[in-house]
Amino acid sequence: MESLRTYFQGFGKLSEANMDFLLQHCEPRDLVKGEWLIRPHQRVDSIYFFESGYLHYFSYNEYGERVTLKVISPNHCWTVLDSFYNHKPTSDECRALTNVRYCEMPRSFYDAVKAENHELANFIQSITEQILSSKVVEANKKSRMSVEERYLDLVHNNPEMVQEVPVSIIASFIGTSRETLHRIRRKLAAA
Amino acid sequence: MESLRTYFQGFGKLSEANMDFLLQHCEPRDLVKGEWLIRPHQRVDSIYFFESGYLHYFSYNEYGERVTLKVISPNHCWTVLDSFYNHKPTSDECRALTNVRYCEMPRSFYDAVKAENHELANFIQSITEQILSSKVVEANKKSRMSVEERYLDLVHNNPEMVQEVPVSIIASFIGTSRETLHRIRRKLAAA
DNA sequence: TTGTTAGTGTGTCATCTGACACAACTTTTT
DNA sequence: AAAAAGTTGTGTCAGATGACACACTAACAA
Repeated sequence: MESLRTYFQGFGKLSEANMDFLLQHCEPRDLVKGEWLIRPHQRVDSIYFFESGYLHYFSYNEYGERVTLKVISPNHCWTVLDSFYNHKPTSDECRALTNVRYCEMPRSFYDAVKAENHELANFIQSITEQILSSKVVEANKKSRMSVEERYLDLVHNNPEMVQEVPVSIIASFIGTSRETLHRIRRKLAAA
Repeated sequence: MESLRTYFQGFGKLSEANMDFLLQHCEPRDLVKGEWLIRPHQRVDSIYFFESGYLHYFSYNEYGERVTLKVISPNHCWTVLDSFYNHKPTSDECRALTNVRYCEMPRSFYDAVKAENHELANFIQSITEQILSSKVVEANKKSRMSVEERYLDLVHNNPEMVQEVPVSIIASFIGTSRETLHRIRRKLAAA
C-alpha cells in the first residue's frame, strides 16, 4: 500500500487526512499468472493500481488477430477509461502475464472522492490533467520512433519488463512481428 | 462563437449562466495562411478552439527533420498540454495551413472557471476525462491500422481536410512518406 | 517419464517502403 | 510576364518487413 501512497504523492501535495481517506478505500488483491483481470464484454467499474507483476491488455481485430494494446507495468494506475467513464462494456481483455499484486478503487469510491471536498476534487483533476498530458507527449514521442528505437527505449526505461514478458508479446506491443523483433535483438547482441 | 457553444454542449448539460460565463472570456481571433499560432520556444498560455481552417502542429527531431504531430481541424479544442499545464516552454510549432478563425481562452480564465463554482469545476473535469478517454481510444485504434487504413479513415471522416491540406503534410501526419501516400492514392484511383 | 503446449531461433521469399532523381505543374514573388 | 519557390507525379533500387516453414527448447501436466 505504501507504493500507492508514493504514487499519489508524485502528483502533488495532499493533506494527511485526505491521503488516508484516499488509501482507505483501495482494496489490495492478487492474481495468479494466467488469470483475467478484465474478461471480454464486461464493464470495468474500477481503477487499478499495480504493485507488482505484468499484465497483457489486448483485443481482437476484425480478422480475429489478437492485438496488444498495452503491457501494464508495476507502479502505475490503469483502467479501461472508455468503459469506466461511460459505464459501458468493453470488448477488450486483460490477463496476468505473471503473478500480480494490485489495489482496486471502485467507481463508487472514485465518485465519492470527487465529492468529498475541494482539495480532493482538485487533486483528482490535477491527476487527470497530468495523465492526459503525458499520454499526448508519449504518443507524440512514439510517432517519431522506429521499431528499433521503440525497443531500445523499452530496454532502457523498463529492462525488467523485457526480462519478464514473452518476446512475442513485446513484439506486438511495439508494433512489429516476433521475427522482426528477433532480428533486432540478434543485431544488438552482435554489436 | 455559436460553434463553441455547440462544442461545449456536446460534453453535457450546463446552466445558461455558466455557459455564458464560459463563452464571455473566449477572444475571437484570426490567422492568415502561413502565420504562426505557436512559435518555437514560446510558452503556451491559452487553450484554443478552432472555428474554421487547418493548422499544422509539428516539431523537429534530432536529425533536423520536421515531424508532423497533428493536423488540426475545425470544431476542436486544442493546446500544447505539456506547456499549458506545466507552465513551461515548448519546442514545437504550430502554423496556419489556411486562413484560420479561432477563439482563445487564456490560462488565467481557465483557472478562474475551475474556481468559480462546483458546476463549472465538474464540467471542466468531465471535459478533461472525455478528452483523455478519446485520446486513448484513438491511439488504440490507430495502433491497429496500416498506413492505407489510416488514409482511408481520414478520407472517410475528414474528406475536407484531405482537400485542403498538402499531400506531403497528410503523408507525414499518417506516418509515411509523400511517395508512399502517392502510391496508395494512385492505387485507390485506379480501383 | 513422457507427452503436450507454449515459446524461441532461424532461413527463404514476396512485398512494402523510403530515399533519390527528375519532370511537370501551381502558386507566389519580383 | 518572367522568375522563383513550392508541390505533385513517377520510376528505380536497395533495404526492411511480414508470412511461412520448421527445428529446438522450456514449462507443465498426466
